[in-house]
Amino acid sequence: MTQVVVRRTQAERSATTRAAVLRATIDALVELGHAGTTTAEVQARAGVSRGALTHHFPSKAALLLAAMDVLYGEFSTDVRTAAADLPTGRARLRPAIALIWGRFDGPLFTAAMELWVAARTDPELRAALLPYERRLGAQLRGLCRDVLGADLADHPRAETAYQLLLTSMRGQAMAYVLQPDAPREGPHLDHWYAMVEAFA
Amino acid sequence: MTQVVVRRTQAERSATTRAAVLRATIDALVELGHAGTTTAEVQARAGVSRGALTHHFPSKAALLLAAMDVLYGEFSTDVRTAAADLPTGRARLRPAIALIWGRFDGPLFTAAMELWVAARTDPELRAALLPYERRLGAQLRGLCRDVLGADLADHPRAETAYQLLLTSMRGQAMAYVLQPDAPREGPHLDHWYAMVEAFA
DNA sequence: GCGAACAGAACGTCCGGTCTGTATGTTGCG
DNA sequence: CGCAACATACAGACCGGACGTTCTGTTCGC
Repeated sequence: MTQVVVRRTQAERSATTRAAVLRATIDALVELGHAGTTTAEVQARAGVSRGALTHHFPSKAALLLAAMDVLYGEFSTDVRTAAADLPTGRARLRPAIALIWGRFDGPLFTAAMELWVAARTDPELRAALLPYERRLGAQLRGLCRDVLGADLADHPRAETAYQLLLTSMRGQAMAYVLQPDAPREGPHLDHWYAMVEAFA
Repeated sequence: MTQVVVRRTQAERSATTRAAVLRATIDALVELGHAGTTTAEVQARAGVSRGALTHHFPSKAALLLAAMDVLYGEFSTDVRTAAADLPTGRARLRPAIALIWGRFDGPLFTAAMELWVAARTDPELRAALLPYERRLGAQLRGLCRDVLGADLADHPRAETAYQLLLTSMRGQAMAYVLQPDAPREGPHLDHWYAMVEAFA
């Protein structure tokens, strides 16, 4: 019965528990919503004590802001790496639309939406959320430009296609939120494809 | 100092307080969100006692369900009366789109969205919300059919236009939720108009 | 030893639900 | 018609639980 003492630096210890807590927070947001994401729930999911949680995040607001940071961070890396392996030319369009839709269809969007709605009536959260949302909007616009082709991006009607595409995807994602088990094989991709083609 | 005793029937008394409570509930949903809509807040806004509230709505769930009922009821009457005074022919299209957008741009949508998101992680609320949402969807589809013209409605690409229009409007309304004071004079109406025309 | 990482008890607040008591309509019976 | 019995509308105190925060004590790396 030799107790193996794993010796870790303070920075390592801090980083692991911090990451575990933030992961637990995001998971709780997805599964239980903003109302169900209590500090007790987070600490239970992360397997840390009350003291550990409050040590890293002195208030719940700090916790949510930090979670928001990693949330949008993951969004950004997803967006950046997404456009890497795509075909070129006209064949690019269809998988590209599916790829952008992938940014909206998943737990990350769900968690972000919970924070989004909560931020409406929480000034502190709202003030913190707006710049992130602005940055993400710019990134998505860049992704669309890359993905839909530069020729399309400079077309005057491209702005119409871009706005319609993103707002429609957000609206569709909202609809799916209430029906998490509904089949995702709807005709949306066809509709978006037809729309973008019509405006190209 | 003659005390004028306004003699009201039980039904009248019941109806007025019930209406006041439900109105206060919807207002609180809009101004404070689902989390801020506490029973104490509602009774304060409605100017009723705790007893009065619990007498009419034995649980908070019952209160929210009843509020949801009047909420979707107002939506429905709005939709029905909306299509009444519209021009005919081609001139119908532009004001029609603005009219449909009017269903999404306002406090009613905000309150419904709060319930919508809360319903995601609240099985009881979710079960109650789904049929309402289905009915509203059917009504909006009927409104679009009336408003975009029967010729358009039978066009095979009309389904695409319809889906894009409603999802895009929902997505745009979500974006405005975080910026309640932003100018509503964006180019969305032009985009939607162009899209519907392209698919007609 | 000194500070950071963590553990866990304790506290004050708020919220939803319940309970008892009172006033005001409504109804049935003579 | 008149009054008693009843039902409904409302008032407000009370309770148990949950939540976020604060506090004190302990371990561990430097």
